[in-house]
Amino acid sequence: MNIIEINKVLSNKVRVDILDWLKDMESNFPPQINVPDFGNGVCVCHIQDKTGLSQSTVSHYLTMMHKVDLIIATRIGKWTYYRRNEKMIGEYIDLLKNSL
Amino acid sequence: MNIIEINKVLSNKVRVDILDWLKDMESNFPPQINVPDFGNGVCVCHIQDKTGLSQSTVSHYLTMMHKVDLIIATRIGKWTYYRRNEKMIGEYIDLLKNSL
DNA sequence: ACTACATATCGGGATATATCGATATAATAA
DNA sequence: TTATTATATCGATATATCCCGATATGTAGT
Repeated sequence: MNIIEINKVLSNKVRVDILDWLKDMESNFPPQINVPDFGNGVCVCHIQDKTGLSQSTVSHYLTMMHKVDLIIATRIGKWTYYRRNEKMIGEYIDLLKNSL
Repeated sequence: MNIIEINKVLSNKVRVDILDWLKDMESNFPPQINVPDFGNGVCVCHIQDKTGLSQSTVSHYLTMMHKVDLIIATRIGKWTYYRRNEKMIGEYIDLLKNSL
């Protein structure tokens, strides 16, 4: 885990917002396409709608967040579902608490 | 307190290192100039020496860190001494814990 | 006032990030 | 196979950050 790289990812309001929205997927996003519930996360298109940014930008943001393990990706059919990686987020906060 | 702005400041290894060095000023820096102890912090020149970066860059970094209240500045004579703002650092971690 | 020194600010070139539209890839449907 | 759809990647431009040297500001000593 690289704190500096995670901090870079968290230096953008939209990316922090996405992480926050994923805390309560049921209230922040419409019902899923193709899957019965939010067990695997939220698809990119719904996250895109909520941000108002372009598809490529949101995909890029999610890829960044995934690269530093803040979120988990699951591909089902045409869709990629993203959800929070609570273990990693917790470890990041603990490490920050100790190293800061 | 703006989490995004603080995260930007903490997206650079040198700035995070400075914050870390200031946790134990006695072991990380030579004796102070002009003041008997580290009560007011460490002067810019000693921080500059330890980073190996230019004076202007280090001054700029310290100003950034000061603007988001991660450190406290005290001017004594020609020198500016910087020390950690433990209250703010603690509040930042708490806010991060709740908002992330 | 003049000099010396510590720090802050300015201006700039190199590098990185933000964000878009266009294109590629991958999966499904017809 | 072809068309459609979801997502990822590419290429480009605008903006921001990194980091320097030069200059300005503030303080103290002579």
